[in-house]
Amino acid sequence: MREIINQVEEKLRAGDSKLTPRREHILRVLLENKDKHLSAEEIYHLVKQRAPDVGLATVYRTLELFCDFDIIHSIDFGDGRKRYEFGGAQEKGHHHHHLICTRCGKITEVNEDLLEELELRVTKLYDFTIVDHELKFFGYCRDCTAKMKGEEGGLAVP
Amino acid sequence: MREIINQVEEKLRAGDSKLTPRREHILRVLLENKDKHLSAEEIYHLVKQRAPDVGLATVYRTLELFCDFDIIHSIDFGDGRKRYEFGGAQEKGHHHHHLICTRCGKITEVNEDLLEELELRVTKLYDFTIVDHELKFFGYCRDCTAKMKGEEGGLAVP
DNA sequence: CTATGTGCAAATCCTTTGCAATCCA
DNA sequence: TGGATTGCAAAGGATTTGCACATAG
Repeated sequence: MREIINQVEEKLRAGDSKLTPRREHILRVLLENKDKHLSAEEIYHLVKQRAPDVGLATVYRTLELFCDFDIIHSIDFGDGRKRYEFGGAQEKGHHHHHLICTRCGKITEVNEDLLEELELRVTKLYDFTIVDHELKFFGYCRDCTAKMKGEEGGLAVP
Repeated sequence: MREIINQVEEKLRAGDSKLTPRREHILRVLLENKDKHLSAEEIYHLVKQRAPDVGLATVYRTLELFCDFDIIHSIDFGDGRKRYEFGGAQEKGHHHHHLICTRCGKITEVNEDLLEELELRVTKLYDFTIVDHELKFFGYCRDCTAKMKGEEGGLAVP
């Protein structure tokens, strides 16, 4: 933890920015919730517990800063707000995918990539230089699949 | 074209909705711009050329309706607005991916799926019932890759 | 001292909603 | 006629911005 924070501090300093106390709080919240896919608002509330006078704008500005420095990256699960994950988009090997249950909203991470073949193909066929990718599966998680079996013969159409 | 419109009309009628003149205009714009990934606002302007008194709200409501009926589906390229493609999300075999150039914004479609293996794996390992997926590659298109080679030794960091 | 960071409130952008008018079966 | 559809304006929610103050090197 300490170590990661120091790395971030260095990274920021290299770009003429500082890891201020406010920003460190935000970073810590992100680090302590690596698995949570927090939104800006959620981060704001968590930070507020430690630094009650922080402003929402600062959270947004800091998140943007961290994204620019490739310290975090944002994902969009289609619910109208961005969510943030620690780890840069460009970092080699960080890739994982997301399973999004459209019934209960649960997000599960898939820690396999398996996209090399496809990437190779895209690179060749389209002359496209791939920097990052984002793969989301929409459907029903285990629990919801089970529950739905119990409700069989339900409603049709919208 | 005519045929597709009829199919849509039927689909809607089956769900107690109608293909009103307004909605047909919107549908036509979508059909005539299959490859364009239009936003609601863009659709609105195109429809306005034919039916000047259409309202933006109607466009939004119609798009939502079409999505509900799986006539179209929306995609999010991360630019803060939804975009719409003709064709339902659940339709078997419609799947294609998108290449998003983060320099010039160009969107290219990749008409290969190649995700079966991964889907199978996800289904088994996570007990997740996959209904749809969305895969986006971010990077640089051919033109931008070329242009960037000419600007070598450019600026670093943000 | 000067640049950077920050809180607050106002502004923006996309999208949704309330409501009265309109349309069509 | 009565429920569905629509336009307009207002509301909403997430994010950004302007500005004056605070802070740090």
